[in-house]
Amino acid sequence: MNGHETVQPPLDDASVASDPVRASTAEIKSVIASMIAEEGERNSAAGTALDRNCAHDRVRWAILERIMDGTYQPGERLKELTLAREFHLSQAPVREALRKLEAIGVVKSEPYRGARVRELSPTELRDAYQLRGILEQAATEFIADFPEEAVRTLETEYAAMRAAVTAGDLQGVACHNRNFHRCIVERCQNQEILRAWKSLGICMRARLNVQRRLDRLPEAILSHQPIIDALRTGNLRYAGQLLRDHSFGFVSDLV
Amino acid sequence: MNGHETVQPPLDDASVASDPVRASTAEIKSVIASMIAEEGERNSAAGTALDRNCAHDRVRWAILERIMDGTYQPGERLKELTLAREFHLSQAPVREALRKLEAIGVVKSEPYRGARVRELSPTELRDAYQLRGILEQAATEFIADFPEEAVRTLETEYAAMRAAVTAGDLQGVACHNRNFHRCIVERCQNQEILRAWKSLGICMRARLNVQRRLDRLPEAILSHQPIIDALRTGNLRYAGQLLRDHSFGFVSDLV
DNA sequence: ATTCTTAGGATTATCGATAATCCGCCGCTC
DNA sequence: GAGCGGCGGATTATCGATAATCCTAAGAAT
Repeated sequence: MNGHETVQPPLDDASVASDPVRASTAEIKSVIASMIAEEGERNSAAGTALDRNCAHDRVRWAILERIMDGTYQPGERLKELTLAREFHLSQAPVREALRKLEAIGVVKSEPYRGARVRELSPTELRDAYQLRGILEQAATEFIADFPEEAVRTLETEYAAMRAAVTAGDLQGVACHNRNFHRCIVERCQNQEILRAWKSLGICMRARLNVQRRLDRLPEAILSHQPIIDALRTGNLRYAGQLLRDHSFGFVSDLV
Repeated sequence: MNGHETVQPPLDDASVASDPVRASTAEIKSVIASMIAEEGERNSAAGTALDRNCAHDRVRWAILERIMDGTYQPGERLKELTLAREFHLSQAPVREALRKLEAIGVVKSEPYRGARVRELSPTELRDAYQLRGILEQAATEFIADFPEEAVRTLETEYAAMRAAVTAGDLQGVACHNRNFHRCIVERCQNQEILRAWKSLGICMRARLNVQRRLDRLPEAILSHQPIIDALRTGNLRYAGQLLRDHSFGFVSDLV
C-alpha cells in the first residue's frame, strides 16, 4: 500500500496518520488512549512503555485506531501479509496483534479463513447497551464522592455533545458521549467494574451508525442533564438509576 | 509437519495429563469446556471445531487447563521455547496462545521479560466478587423462566457441594459452586451479561485458596438454599437480590 | 444444462534461524 | 570491600521461507 516510506523505521506513525479519513483525530486519539490505558491497567499497575517497544503492540494500536475511526469497516477483511507489508514488518507480529484483538472481541477470525472486523448484530448491540446500563448503575453506587470538578467536566462534555449534534457530527457526538460516561465510571472504586465497562466500550465502537433514528438523537442527549444534576447534589443512587434507564432507552431503537 | 506422532496429532494430551497434580480431573475438564465454549460463542455462533485445527488454540487450551488445575501456580513463569518443546511445536503458535491469554487477563507479559500466570491481589479479588454479584443479580432479572428441570440441577450441584465440603475437597467445592451459579446465569437472555460473567470466572480461578477461612465455608454454602427456593417459586427478583448478597458476603473475608 | 472433479491462486499456519534485549556474574578500579 | 562497566547465557522479538488449507473456476462426465 503506502509502501517504501520516508523515515520511521518499522511502523511509522506518519503513514498511519497521513493516510485516510480524518476528522476529529485528537478526540479519537483520546478514546484510543483510554483503551490502551485499560489494557495497561490489566497488564501492570503502571501500563506505560509497553507498547513502545514491541512491534506487535504498535500494530495492535494502529489497527484498533483504524477500526475506531472507521477506516476499517465492520466485516472488513484484515489480511496478515497486507498489513505486514504496510507496516514494514513480517507476518508474525501482525498475527500476534490480531490474536489479541480477537481475544478482546474486536476482531473475529477463523482458521485458514482469516480475520475480519467483528460485526455486531442488533441483538448483540441491545445486550451490550443493557449491560452498559447495569454496569454504570453499579459503578455509580460504588463512587465514594463526586467532586465539583468532575461535574464541570460533565457539563463541558455535555455542551460539546449538543454542539456536535447540531453540527451533524456523529463522530463527535459518540466521542463526547463516551467521555461523559467514562468520567462517571472512572470514579468507581471497583476496578473490575471499570474494566468490564471499558471492554464493553470496545464493542460499542459501532459508532452511532446504528443510531439511524437521527431524529430521536437530540432528545436522547438531553437525558444527560438530570444525570448531571443528580451527581451534583450527591444523589448517587438516583444517578445510577438514571444512567441505567438512559442506556436501556436505546434498546427500544434496536429491536 | 511434526508427522511421526503416535496417535494424537500434534499436542499429545497424554503428556499433558500424565504429568502432575491431579484430583478431580473430570470436573476440571467440564469447567474448561465451559470456558472454551465461551470463546466459541464469541468467535462464531457455533463454536466447535475451531480449536481442533489450530495448534495455537490447542496450546492455549492446554495452558489454560494447567492454570486452572493448579499445575501452573499464579506468578509462575511461562517460557515460550520450553512450552514449544513440550508440545512439539515451534515458538510461534505458543506466542499466539500466550497473546490471547494475556488479552483475557489470565497471563501477564512484559516485553523481553516473558509471560507469567497472573496473580490476583486481594483487592482485585474483592472487586471481582462484587462484580460477580452484580452480574448475577442482573442476569437473574433477565431470566424468562426457570424450569423445574433447572431447579433439580441446582439441587444436585448443591448436594454435591455439601458433600465435597465435608470431604474437605476444596477443588470439588469450587467446581460445583461454579456449576451452580453457571446454571443460573446461563438462563439469562442477555448474552453480553453471560459473556461478562464467564470472563470474570476466568479470573476467579484462584480456586478456593483464598478461602483460607475454612471454618466459615460451610455456612457460606448453606446460603445457596434460599436461592434455590426463590427460583423454584419464580421469585426471580428476590433470587437476584440473594445472589448479590451471596457474592458480596465473600468480600468481607478478603479486605 | 448440471454436477463433479480438480488445478491454480491466495492466504493462513507453522517452522527454523537470526536479531534484540535482559539479567546475573566477573573482573576492575578506587 | 564497594561500586561500576562490560562479557555471556538465557529468553524474547522478529524475520524469511515453507507447508497446509481454502476458494474459485475451468473442464470433464452425465
